[in-house]
Amino acid sequence: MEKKRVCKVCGSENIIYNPEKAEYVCADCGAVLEESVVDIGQEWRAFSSEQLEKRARTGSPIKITKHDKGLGTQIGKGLTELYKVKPEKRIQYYRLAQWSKRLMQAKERILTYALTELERISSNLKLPKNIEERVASLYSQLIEKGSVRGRSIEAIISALIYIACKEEGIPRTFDEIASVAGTSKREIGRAYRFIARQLNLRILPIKPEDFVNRFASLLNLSEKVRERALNIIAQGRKKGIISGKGPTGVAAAALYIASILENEPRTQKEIADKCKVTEVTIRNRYKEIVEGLGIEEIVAKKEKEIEKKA
DNA sequence: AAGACGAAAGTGGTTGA
DNA sequence: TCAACAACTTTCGTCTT
Repeated sequence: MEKKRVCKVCGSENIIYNPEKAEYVCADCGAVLEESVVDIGQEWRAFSSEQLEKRARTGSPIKITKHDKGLGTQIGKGLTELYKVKPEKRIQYYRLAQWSKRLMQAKERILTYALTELERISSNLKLPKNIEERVASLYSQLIEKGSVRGRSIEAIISALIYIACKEEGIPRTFDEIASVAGTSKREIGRAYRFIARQLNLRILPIKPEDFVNRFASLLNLSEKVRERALNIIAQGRKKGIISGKGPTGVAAAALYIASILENEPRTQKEIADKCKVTEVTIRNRYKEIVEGLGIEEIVAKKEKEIEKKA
């Protein structure tokens, strides 16, 4: 008998086994549940910017392009420093020290705010903790570079969440993030492109497969339907009918078809609502896939069977 | 009345000259 | 930088059960 597993992050009982990586994954939020799995992320959590600074044992790599080689220093921390300077230069030095202090305080405030914002969005979206850590780490990298000035913190954090989720293979859409982040999809998109350039991240397109787990769980569809949908997408890719299409639309349509084939039908509307795509898009993808794979008759037959039962 | 279908017009983003 | 373009959405009327 299989042990009942509950997600530690969101409490969902919807746990799937991923044989490829030999780990259990929550279908709702994507959290990895096995302790035996080696975690290559940081083992600490930053609750404040102070902790973030203290606990981070490494900074970002030193680059010549940085104004201060990445090793920021505050000028004149204590009074003792002041007396090392020639008397006639003291006033000037004092002013410099004040400026330096203010700059540090500003950085500090921003970091604290950014981290609470991150915490808020993350818990709203039920994201696993490793995502939060990754975002915090990326954000501090950006701060070091001094490249977040004059940009909305919400947008930057949102974009980092988008990036981290994508890296983990549990992507969220701009829309999903925007709905809880207090910024527009547009802003997040702009921040995303900017950050990708800053951090030299390669931008890979999202795979429809990555959405299948979450959508299937949202729709209360069984394991069978999930696998069937993945299969449909794989076949569709071979035929070259899904490239260039929106990944959420493809995932939604694949689940629609799979739900019919596995006798667990869902209406287009139901799927459209949960997957945040329109019925029209589902229909378009549905048509393309069914025709592309040459399974029109099989699907039509199944649909009739289902109607009879009803 | 509910669900599926698809035409037409509009939106936001990418691409290529 | 701008226009063409594909994907997707919104809206709405039609058909079927």
